[in-house]
Amino acid sequence: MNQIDDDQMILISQYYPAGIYDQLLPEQVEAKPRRRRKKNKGEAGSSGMMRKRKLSEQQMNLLEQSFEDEHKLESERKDKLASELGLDPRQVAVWFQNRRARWKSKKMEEEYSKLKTQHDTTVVEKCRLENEVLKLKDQLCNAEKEIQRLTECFERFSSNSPSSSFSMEPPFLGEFGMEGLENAFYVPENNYIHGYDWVNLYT
DNA sequence: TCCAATGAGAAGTTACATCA
DNA sequence: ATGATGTAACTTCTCATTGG
Repeated sequence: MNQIDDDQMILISQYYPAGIYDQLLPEQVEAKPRRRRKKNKGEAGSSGMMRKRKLSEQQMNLLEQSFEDEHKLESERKDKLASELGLDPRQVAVWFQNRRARWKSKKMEEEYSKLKTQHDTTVVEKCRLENEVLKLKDQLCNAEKEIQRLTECFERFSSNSPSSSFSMEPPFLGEFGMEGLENAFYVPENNYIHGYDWVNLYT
């Protein structure tokens, strides 16, 4: 695989004067500019320079079927396929390499689109939750204002009252002649009552 | 155990065929 | 004619295996 064939030698010799290439160290060889492949036009049939040709539908079907069975191609299977298809084993190997590359790229695309859908759904849900948090904060703010208002109201009232034993505990209701209304102040857990509804509890 | 040779595969590139 | 697209064939690199 890593041998340098005649065509490559010709190309290399175009970049390096005679004898120089032989003296180069491996790392120097690696640093050479990327070689351009020779054009094929008009050279069909010459060894190693077969003109590119499309595979027949039958060849394609058999290759596809074989790829479905197994993406990897062992040496024996490659030779068998090649003789069945009337192709060079090298062509079969190349076809499998390219097919694997196409398969992988398609898989990646599918995976990307799946992740993108998941991401989009998550972003929408995040927005919804952020909105809900804003609404709840707003409700909390109103509730606090209402509590503040009622507290002030109550303090004004108590400062005018002659009794000094006033307390915020439910029993104080007795002092307003509201015995038995304790349950009216019961607020179920996790059940918010809007500010003005508090007012209704007193009326 | 080391090392060079070899083969296979992945990734990236090039060139050709085909089609709009 | 020409630009876009698909794909066969290629290059380069890496890794595993094998034999001396």
